[in-house]
Amino acid sequence: MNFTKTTEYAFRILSYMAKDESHLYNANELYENLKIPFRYLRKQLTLLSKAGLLISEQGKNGGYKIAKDLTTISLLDIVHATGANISGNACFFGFSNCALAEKCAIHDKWASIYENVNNVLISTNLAEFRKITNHEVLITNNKFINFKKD
Amino acid sequence: MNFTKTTEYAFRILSYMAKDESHLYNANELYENLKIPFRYLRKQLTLLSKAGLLISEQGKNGGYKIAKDLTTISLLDIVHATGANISGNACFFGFSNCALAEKCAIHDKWASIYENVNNVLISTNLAEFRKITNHEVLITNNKFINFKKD
DNA sequence: TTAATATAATACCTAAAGGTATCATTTATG
DNA sequence: CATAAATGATACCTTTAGGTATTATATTAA
Repeated sequence: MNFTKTTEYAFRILSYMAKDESHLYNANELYENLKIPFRYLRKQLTLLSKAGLLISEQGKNGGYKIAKDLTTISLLDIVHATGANISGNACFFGFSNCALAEKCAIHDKWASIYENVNNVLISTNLAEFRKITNHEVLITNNKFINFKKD
Repeated sequence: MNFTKTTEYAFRILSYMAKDESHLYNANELYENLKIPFRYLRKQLTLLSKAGLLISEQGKNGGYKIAKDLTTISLLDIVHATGANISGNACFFGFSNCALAEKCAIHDKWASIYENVNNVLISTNLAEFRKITNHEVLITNNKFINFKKD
């Protein structure tokens, strides 16, 4: 179970865009509000578009909006879109036949955690984020504070 | 919440050594059984020694054993020893004042997961691993299959 | 029809994690 | 004492995630 920074960015982007699903957000606007390094943000936006989570409109006055009904996009979908692998029920310790007859010492405990995480990711969809007003971003320990625009 | 490969290795090493707490394990023996790249394994063993989780004996017939009573070493101790940061109750999305008045949409859900993980790590100590017989290691998708000894 | 402003594509750079190589040091034992 | 067999220290290499730079393409509107 490993959530990368890129996955966190994707969560941040989509939860922000869920505030107004019909609005066309451009990279500048997202950058101003989300403080994700500008060029990396742009790259992620095109990837999220390719993954089918966003629709992009090119050209002047272009931008992005969420591609589907908010209720149909779960956090797990976002995790998958960013390529992060929430690795099944593999043994926490890397022991091979743990899942079988002989379980490792914390196998059951860990399995329950995993299920817990999975449930939250599956059962939480973007519609829940419509109500959020708090999108202030903390920028501590980011070496790339001086990321700037084009 | 990010468990690195190095942390997994440390879990694997210590849970294996917990089978016989008085036995002095040398790097070769651990390597044969745990299939961790030999030189990296050795590096980790010295780090775990410096961290106070292992006692090392140098020279011929030297090796390592667990430094303290098994009941006093929790999985969280191991996580900390490997430098992995189980990052407190920071917002899952990186929003700044999430923990305060205005919570993000999954703050409570995530906090409960976090607490769950934390509880397991704190409440599980190495003594639980005495009973394990299953330490077969699966070596799939390891690019360094041909790691060899000195 | 051209300039401005947006995204797309692609190649490249950087930092950190993971892994390797080399040499030094310690200790048991012949 | 010399040698073998273990760990310690340190420097370096490789892979990958994260981030940057450049050029191309699409769209609007003066």
